[in-house]
Amino acid sequence: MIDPHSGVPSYHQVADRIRAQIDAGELAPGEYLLTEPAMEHVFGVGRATVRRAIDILRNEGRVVTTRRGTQVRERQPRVAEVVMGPGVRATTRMPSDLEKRAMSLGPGVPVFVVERPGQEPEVLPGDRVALVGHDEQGEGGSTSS
Amino acid sequence: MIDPHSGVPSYHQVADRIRAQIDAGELAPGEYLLTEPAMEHVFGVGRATVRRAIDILRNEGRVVTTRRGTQVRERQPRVAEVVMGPGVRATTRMPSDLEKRAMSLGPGVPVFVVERPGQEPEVLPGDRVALVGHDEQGEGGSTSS
DNA sequence: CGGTATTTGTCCGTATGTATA
DNA sequence: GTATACATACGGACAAATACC
Repeated sequence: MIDPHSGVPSYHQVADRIRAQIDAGELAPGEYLLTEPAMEHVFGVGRATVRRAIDILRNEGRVVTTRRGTQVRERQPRVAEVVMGPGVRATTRMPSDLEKRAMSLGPGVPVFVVERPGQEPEVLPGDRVALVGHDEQGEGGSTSS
Repeated sequence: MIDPHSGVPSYHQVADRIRAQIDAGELAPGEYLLTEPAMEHVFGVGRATVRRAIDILRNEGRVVTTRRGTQVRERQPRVAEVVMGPGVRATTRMPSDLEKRAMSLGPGVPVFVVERPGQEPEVLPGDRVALVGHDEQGEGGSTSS
């Protein structure tokens, strides 16, 4: 299954395998992956390798892990749209730890940074917000749920 | 220095310490952090803990690691602005592995997904692109360098 | 050009703690 | 109460890239 001497790191191969299963729909959103000990056995690798692989998928925002196990992340509905009025500028980056806690962001979830002229930059959760261009001379920046 | 019994995980404390140094400017962009063995000694923790801490900062996009060591990430200039015309919608997420390679994205760098009516979604590097609202009835979507 | 030292990368094993079922 | 499963943390070993002399 996993070849440690193929040039590609084992944890990478394991992550690729699981990612493929998710993309193929074999692992549906909400469904639990195998447990870590089970993966050790199935893939023939050590615990650290399994955990590293899961780490990758977590940092890609594709799975979430609780004490019960690791499950495929449910798609988050975008509950808010931010209108990009004239002069508004938006960038994206990963949140700091503080921001993560403040906005209850899962791992692997980036944030939007929206800058309006003469105002402090606003940091918004990247998994629940979408940015949209304004229609006409919109006032710019209203957050509609 | 690091208290393993404070409730906060050691790797977390180490990451916080380094992050604070970066934010305070004690570690300037481009500058190398201590080597991993040096950190082991300074913080009094094992290598796994040190590496885990650096992992966090990498996934936050704050440091980059090469075989020479780990250095504070240089600020990336935004070389492209995408105009958000009417009907244009943008979201953000972490890139897949393929996208990462295709766009030469470092770790901890998210992507923009820009959707225009009747077109395929466009994936843009989150560290070099900014989204801006259009002034008047802009054509929407021109990428100016 | 070659060799050595440094530094990170990969991988394994073990142990303990803690939340959940 | 017991068993399961993940979280944290330590340690060691070897490989591979890089820098320096």
